[in-house]
Amino acid sequence: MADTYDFNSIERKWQDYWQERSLFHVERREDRPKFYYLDMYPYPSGELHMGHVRNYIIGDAFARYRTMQGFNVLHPMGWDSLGLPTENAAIKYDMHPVEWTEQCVRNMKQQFAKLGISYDWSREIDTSSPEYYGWTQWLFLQLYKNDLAYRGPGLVNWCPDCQTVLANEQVVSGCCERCDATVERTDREQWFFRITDYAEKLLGDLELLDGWPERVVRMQEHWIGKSEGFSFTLQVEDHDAEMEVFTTRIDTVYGVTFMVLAPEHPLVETLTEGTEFEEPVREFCQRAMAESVIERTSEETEKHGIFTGAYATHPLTGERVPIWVANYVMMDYGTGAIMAVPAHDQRDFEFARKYEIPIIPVIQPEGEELVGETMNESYIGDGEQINSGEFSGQPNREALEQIADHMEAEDIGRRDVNYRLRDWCISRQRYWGAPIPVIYCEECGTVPVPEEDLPVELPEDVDFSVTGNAPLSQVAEFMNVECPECGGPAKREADTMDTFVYSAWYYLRFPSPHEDEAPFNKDDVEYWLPVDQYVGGIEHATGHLMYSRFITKVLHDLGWVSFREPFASLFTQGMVYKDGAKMSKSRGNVVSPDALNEKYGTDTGRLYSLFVGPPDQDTEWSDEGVVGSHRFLWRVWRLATEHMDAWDGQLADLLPEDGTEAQREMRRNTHQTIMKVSDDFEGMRFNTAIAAIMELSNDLTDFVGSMDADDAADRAVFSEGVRALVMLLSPIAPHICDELWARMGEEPSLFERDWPEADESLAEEESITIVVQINGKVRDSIDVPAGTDMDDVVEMALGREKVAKYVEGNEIAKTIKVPDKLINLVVK
RNA sequence: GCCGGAGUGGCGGAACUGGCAGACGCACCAGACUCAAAAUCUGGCGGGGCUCAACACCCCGUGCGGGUUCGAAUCCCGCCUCCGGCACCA
Repeated sequence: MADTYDFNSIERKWQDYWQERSLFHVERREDRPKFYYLDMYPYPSGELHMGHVRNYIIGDAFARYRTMQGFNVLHPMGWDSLGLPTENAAIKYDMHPVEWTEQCVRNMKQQFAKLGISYDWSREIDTSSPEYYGWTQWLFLQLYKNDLAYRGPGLVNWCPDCQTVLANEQVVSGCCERCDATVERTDREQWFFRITDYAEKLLGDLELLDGWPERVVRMQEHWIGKSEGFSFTLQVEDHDAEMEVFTTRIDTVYGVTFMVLAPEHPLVETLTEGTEFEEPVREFCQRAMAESVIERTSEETEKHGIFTGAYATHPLTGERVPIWVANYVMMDYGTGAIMAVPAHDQRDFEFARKYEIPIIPVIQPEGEELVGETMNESYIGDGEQINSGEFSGQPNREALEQIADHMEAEDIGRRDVNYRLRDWCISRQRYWGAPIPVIYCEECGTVPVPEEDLPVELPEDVDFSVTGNAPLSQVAEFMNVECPECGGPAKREADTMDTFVYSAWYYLRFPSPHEDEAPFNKDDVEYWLPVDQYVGGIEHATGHLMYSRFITKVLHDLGWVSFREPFASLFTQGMVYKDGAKMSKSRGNVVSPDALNEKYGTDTGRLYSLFVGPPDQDTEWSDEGVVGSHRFLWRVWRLATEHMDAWDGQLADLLPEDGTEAQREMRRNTHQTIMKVSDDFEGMRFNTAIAAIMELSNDLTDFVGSMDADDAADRAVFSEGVRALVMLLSPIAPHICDELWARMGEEPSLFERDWPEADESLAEEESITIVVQINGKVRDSIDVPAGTDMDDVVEMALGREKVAKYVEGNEIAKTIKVPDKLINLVVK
């Protein structure tokens, strides 16, 4: 009687074995190709559930596969422990973030160990350690010195609950992505990274990213939001002022009947000051600005505005154009001011109708005659240019170019490009972050902290309960310093950096995590980077992934790295649902890996997580399905242990040269499965790889049922299949496979063995089933030796009763022959 | 509105560039083993028709309506529904 599958002790045993032998530790080596596999690192949280864990299982299966294939695989893990998410969690559980982080990291490491994940822990990174964030401060200084970091006023997103500003990327449908509070817009001095300087490179280099999912590329493209058009300046009548506008439709410039400023626009005050319009306009603006971001940007929101009393001069016609303020113009896109062409823009149209402003069509659609007074909606299509002076009478697209040429020649404006992307606001008025390494001196102004004084350490004893002001500003010992330049009294910057700054370069730290002379060792980075496969959630499409690309490009331009893109290939895993909702602690539908381990072992959880569906698609977790995966491991266990064979010498010597039909078929299945599984692993199609492994297991069960236990050839054929099965399954369920491997008398660990190679000649089919169709409907099938001439197959088919039935009395109009697949007889 | 993705049995999902739809697994049904149950093993399992029944055979079937093709889950056109992203973007 075979032993039982005691998964708990087996898993403990092999985890110890791997750890004792430091199996997962990697170093640079030139004799193998490198492969850098990176999972997005987590921030410390109380409990991992299977929804999170699936990501790491995908990564582990793939990293193990690549290792067995002979790659030198870097597979590291770290903690995104510094920043708002951690601080909020710590506050919630009434702990200091240091304590919270320590506790979570301890827990999570243990969970990873129990899952059997092959991380090289000698490379562990903790962003809240001064060694790490000191180099993040160094990074800040590099950007500062190169004019890519600046402090300036800006309309920023303010979360009233988190009491801090948020980057645009952290605002989701007008709400804080972390706490869901409605975000407010305020004017505050903040630190920014000039990511907009890199808009063009970030956009252009998207085409280098073949290994990225289409939708992520599209999302970034849209986020950058390039639009090409024309910018020009108008003089304001009776004021020493001018206003600049941007348009994509300069061909409609003769149709301008009013101008609009955003309520926040600084010109609003200038134009109305001391006039009868001052009071009502100010009142209007205050009301408009009080509207939340959501109300303000919804298309349903009624457009409203007010006349400022001022006029601009049309640059081409010289006509007086009234200047309005309206809620539908946004300060943070373009110049915060627009030229309004009601005849050819729906928003302007609605506004003009409401306030009885003239509508002048300047583009005539073919076969129609637009009249401003009777139009029901704006016309945004192409047509013939009219009412446009010398440019009338030609197609508007041509007129557009000519008007642009003309205005450029007259020095009224220029062809211009506008981006939706905003500079990256990186300062936070919160405690748990890296202090921005800047000192304010009364004499010298803003002084960067000298590099040799880094890190600027975050003091631990700080009251960080939510206040709205940077908690560090309360800590005198921290704030008061000598100016590094003049030695006079000075104060530190009290704001800290955003979480996303640390994660924008962590992948560069893993190759040399203990480097203390530089942020990273250049040679190590050149060896390992770019990341060959990066895996994480789609929610980082426009945040973290954009920031990381930006930082890499900056470091490239400053000569620190040779590559322009950090992640060659990106894989976005799907989310796990249970009972119809996304698995999450707050919904109470989580499946804990610990409970699963206890009951079925981690190999079962790993197997099921990969079998449940394609890893890049969302999926529904089923507790019954887990049982099925567990049963399969039991079947494999019995199959291998009940017919255990240890070999003296080489298995290959015992395999039959030719063998019986059953033997040939078994070997064919074995080798076909190796091919199929290898191919599926390559595309991370673990679900179909597992299905193929299950089929091989079923085939082996059939084979062993009719095999002659005394026949050496039969036993060898069977053993070949079982050995292949165990090897193919090992990246997915490594513990049981190492145990079976060792029991078969082979040398563990499979992690160090070579991935099996298929013998293609053995995998080849001997006989093939040809489908016979009549008029495209399947009527029969014929087994023939592989490679049979299709004309012969047609002959055979015509001789068959089933086929003759349909052909008889009809004419065969056409015969379609697909070699080794099918024939289709078209009869009339 | 724009950009992605998806829609296939009771369920999760297969079907690589058009070629036997439903692999693999779950659930379910029947049988074997058992005093019994669990576990395990064997078989069945899209819908309908024909048939005493089985084998066989026939028809229908991949969100809906068209089309291309000898042949469509797959390609094209027009819709519907769901999910994700962006959105008064000038």
